[in-house]
Amino acid sequence: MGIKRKNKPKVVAILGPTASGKSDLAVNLSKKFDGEVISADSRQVYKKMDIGTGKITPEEMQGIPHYLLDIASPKRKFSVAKYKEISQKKIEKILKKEKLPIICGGTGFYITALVDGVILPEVAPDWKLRKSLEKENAKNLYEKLKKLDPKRAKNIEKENKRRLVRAIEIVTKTKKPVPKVKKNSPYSPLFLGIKIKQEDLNKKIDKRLQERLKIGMIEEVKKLRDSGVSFKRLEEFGLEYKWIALYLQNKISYKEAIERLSTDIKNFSKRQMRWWKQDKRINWIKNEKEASSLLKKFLSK
RNA sequence: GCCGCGGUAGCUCAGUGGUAGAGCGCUUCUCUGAAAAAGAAGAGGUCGUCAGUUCAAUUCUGACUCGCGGCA
Repeated sequence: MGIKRKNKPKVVAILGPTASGKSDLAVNLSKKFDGEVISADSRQVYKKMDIGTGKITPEEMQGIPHYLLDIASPKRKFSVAKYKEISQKKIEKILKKEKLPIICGGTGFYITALVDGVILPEVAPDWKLRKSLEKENAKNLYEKLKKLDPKRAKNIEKENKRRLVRAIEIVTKTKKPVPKVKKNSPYSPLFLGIKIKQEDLNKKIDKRLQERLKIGMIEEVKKLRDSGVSFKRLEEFGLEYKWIALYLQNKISYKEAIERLSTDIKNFSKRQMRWWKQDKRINWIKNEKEASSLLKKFLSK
């Protein structure tokens, strides 16, 4: 474009599937390169959801500051927009201290929204409106959207009620069609992706699941329920929270819960990888050494 | 040994005289304030084996075989 612009601040993004060792890598790189960690995990933002989300413990942080953990109540709904807003502010602070922001987490959408500066329509969720819209079937919602915003209707998934509802919500609130997705990244990012053979990852997942059960994962879900988080809400969190909630309600056996949970986590890990599959910017690394040398080069540029 | 029930997709099972479906799993894909969410597409079967009836059998009949339950 020929516009002269200032250098964008450098940030690092560590991504990869669950159980791949992202948190450890983030801490170690932080120690080496004077960084601070911004978590990018849609479940670790919630308080009291520790074991099931694999949240890093204070000891494991080894004195490295971590942000975007424990910032929301599990009773309330968090969102990408909130994530983006808060995490951007934290990054500003870290940069002011002349430290390196290291974004690390398993929620691809969050990382993309933050690092690529995805501009989302400024329409907060209207839960009343959503609830009433959700009563209608997908076909009706689609027809409705078609009338309101034919362009958006053209490339939306006809069967996806959640998306249809959101699109209608945006149009009715702004009285304008749904804007095209725009990105405006304020950063210059280095993407480090951890890739592990699915077979090996599956073993790790099962091992970790057993470990979590041992240290009180069931108890954690029970406590959440006792503190007023509904079973419905717990089921919506997915994975650990969903399957254990179903077990606690006696809807399924313990054995079934663990089996289904195991395959669900493995599926989830595949989905996480799929998010980044087409992204050519990602440096897929095998170990910390590779990560270190890439980062060193990146910072010296 | 006898009686009964069953053998259909990787698993659990529907189903029909004109060569088959579901759920789950598996593979692939989408992603505009719920993203561990929400949604889409696809690949899998010589319907236990052999024979009979029939224009036609996975479906009816018989034998065999394997599994489960009961009686001896």
